[in-house]
Amino acid sequence: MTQENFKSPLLTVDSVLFTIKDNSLKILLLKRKNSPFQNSWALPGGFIDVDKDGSAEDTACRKLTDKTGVTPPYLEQLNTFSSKSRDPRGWSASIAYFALIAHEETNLDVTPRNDESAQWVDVESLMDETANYQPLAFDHQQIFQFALERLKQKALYSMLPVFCLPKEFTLGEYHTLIEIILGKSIQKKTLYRRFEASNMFEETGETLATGARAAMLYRLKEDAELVNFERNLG
Amino acid sequence: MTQENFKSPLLTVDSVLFTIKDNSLKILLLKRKNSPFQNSWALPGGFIDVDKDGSAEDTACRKLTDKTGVTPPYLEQLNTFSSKSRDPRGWSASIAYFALIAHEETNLDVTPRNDESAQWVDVESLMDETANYQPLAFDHQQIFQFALERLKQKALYSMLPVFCLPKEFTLGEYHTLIEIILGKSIQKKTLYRRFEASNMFEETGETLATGARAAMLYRLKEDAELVNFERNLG
DNA sequence: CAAATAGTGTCTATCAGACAGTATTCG
DNA sequence: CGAATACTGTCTGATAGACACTATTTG
Repeated sequence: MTQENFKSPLLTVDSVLFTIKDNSLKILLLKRKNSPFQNSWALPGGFIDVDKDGSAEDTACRKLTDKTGVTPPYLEQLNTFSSKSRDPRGWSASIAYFALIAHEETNLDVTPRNDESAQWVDVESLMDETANYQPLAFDHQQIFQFALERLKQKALYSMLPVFCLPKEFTLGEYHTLIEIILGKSIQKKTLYRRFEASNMFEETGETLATGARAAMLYRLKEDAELVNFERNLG
Repeated sequence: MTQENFKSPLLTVDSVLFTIKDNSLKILLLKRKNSPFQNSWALPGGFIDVDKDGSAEDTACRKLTDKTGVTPPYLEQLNTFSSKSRDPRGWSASIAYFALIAHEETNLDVTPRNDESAQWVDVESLMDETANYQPLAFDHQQIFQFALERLKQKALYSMLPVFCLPKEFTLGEYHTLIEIILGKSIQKKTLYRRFEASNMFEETGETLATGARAAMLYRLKEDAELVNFERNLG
């Protein structure tokens, strides 16, 4: 029995790219130009190009770089969503990726597109069924929710969310970020302890003043490995 | 731009099915009957049948049920492995699943196949490069190692490994299982505390005697949900 | 009673949570 | 100096690790 006996499913790649902007968590959405789901908002992604892409991760990276102008500092595979009904064109599978970036590092701020084809969309507005709500294309709502759960889970036991922040950032910014992701308040002391224990960061020597006492700026160490902790936050 | 512009990658499903047998952790391997990798050992899996399978999980389940006679009590998606080079027939992706079962519940013990086409293979022997070692087909070694890491990780913070045990089991059996998976000794007390705290199990009323004092037998409660703990083991 | 296996009591170590205290900067 | 923001000291509470203790069964 060989693959010639089988109709081939469609295979695509989609990514959920998170950032923190204007004190809220957002993901990148694109307006679809083509059928199916023409003019609906959708996750960045598309078909694998077997000539260009060595792997599905290459496809994810290529699509994200196309849209943002930069390669996200964090990208991991999320899950593959497959079914006979998720795409009206037939049996299909989408290999979904989960990525983080600082919006300041992308070109989406400096060149806001006139046609509004790409937007950072507030995660809260996507969760709120009662809002002025347009459903996302395909099963992208489900993929987004899966990604959000993963981000929340990892925020409990790793330093991963720092990849939503720009290259230089303060402990206060990190604290705010974690509280936004988890949707509840977390003791500063707890985060500061973990931040130090991770040994992933170094002081830049610069400080950032926003009102009163200036906060120390930190950056990732060159050789930093992402640290996981043995316990979860509350 | 539509999918007609793209050559379609091959899409398969493969599963890593773990069990505990003869005091060691084993996975199910099948001897390939066809090219490529004819006569090599491989993970159970194959092409998606878009007529039979509603989703990739259906494919995984169908293949495992074919081989073992039963549906595994635990099945989750692991990761999708894709590249232009993992299959000599061309660009391919395999959606890999991770499953657990008690070998006693399968028909592989009662009807050992004469042709030796299906075998429980010791995980240690697969890790040991120096042993009389035949490489697995495709990138199945890599998939297996990914699955083993996941199992070890989940053993640290959840009760998941119980699905390697038969429907009725003792705390001693659970203790032995965890020590085999983690490859190190764990305090009985710690596991017993978690076992109780999980509230997932109930006494059967029966006991099992193997030498001296008889051990209480436990089974999963009907409505039991898999519990995750806030801290990792050692 | 000795040996073997099952299961418990209890102390310590670690780290998250709570929260008050000190430090720095601006007006 | 007071207000605002940044950061630290230190106590409490929860739970994993260590390990000695008790319980049950067989011979």
